[in-house]
Amino acid sequence: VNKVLESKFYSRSTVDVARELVGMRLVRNIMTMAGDFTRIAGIIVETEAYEGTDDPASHARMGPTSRNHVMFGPAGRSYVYFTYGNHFCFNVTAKSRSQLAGAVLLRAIEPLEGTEIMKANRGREDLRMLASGPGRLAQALGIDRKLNGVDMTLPGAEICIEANAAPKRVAATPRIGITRATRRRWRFVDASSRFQSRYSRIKVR
DNA sequence: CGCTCGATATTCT
DNA sequence: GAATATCGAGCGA
Repeated sequence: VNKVLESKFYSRSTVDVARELVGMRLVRNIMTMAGDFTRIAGIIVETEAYEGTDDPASHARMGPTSRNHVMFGPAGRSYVYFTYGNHFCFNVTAKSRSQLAGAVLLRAIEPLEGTEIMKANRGREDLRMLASGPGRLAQALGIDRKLNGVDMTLPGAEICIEANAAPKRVAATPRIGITRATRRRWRFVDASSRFQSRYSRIKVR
């Protein structure tokens, strides 16, 4: 049985947590229409770190607001926001004691459990089209505003992350889709995975 | 494979 | 008004 990541794991530098989350297993516990619990899960292959007022690309750069306040709270909570008028993005808060705010955006997973549910949620069959991007990932796992602020360190939480072995090679690149602080290489990917978001394939030589 | 473009709600200036 | 931590379709090579 894999161990659910606890508060201690998330209570460290946002960038360190983002790097180490690559390879871990993201788990969504849902109730089926029949009334029993089942899992949707996959291996995290792509993340990005967003800090607080020191990070010009972060939602938290201007201080706490109604949207971003979870980023300023305890580590290990879900931070879900709506963007581009169409998509939800899913993050987990992560920060050391000295940081004011921080969260890790989960950008892609390799589907492993509950793939039929993911296919239904996405309206697609191809495994590589299920959760290879932050908006796709949220849709595949049935994540919306209702999951904002969930404590992901509690056993049986609606969403949590389980420990798993790290991949061989984690590449660091600039974050995707931002216009500020583009020189910081705070995006982390399993370079050998086939399930990265489509804007982000690393050229492997 | 890669590029461009339109959609669309919320937040920011 | 403008920008946005995006996606999918449509196009050309």
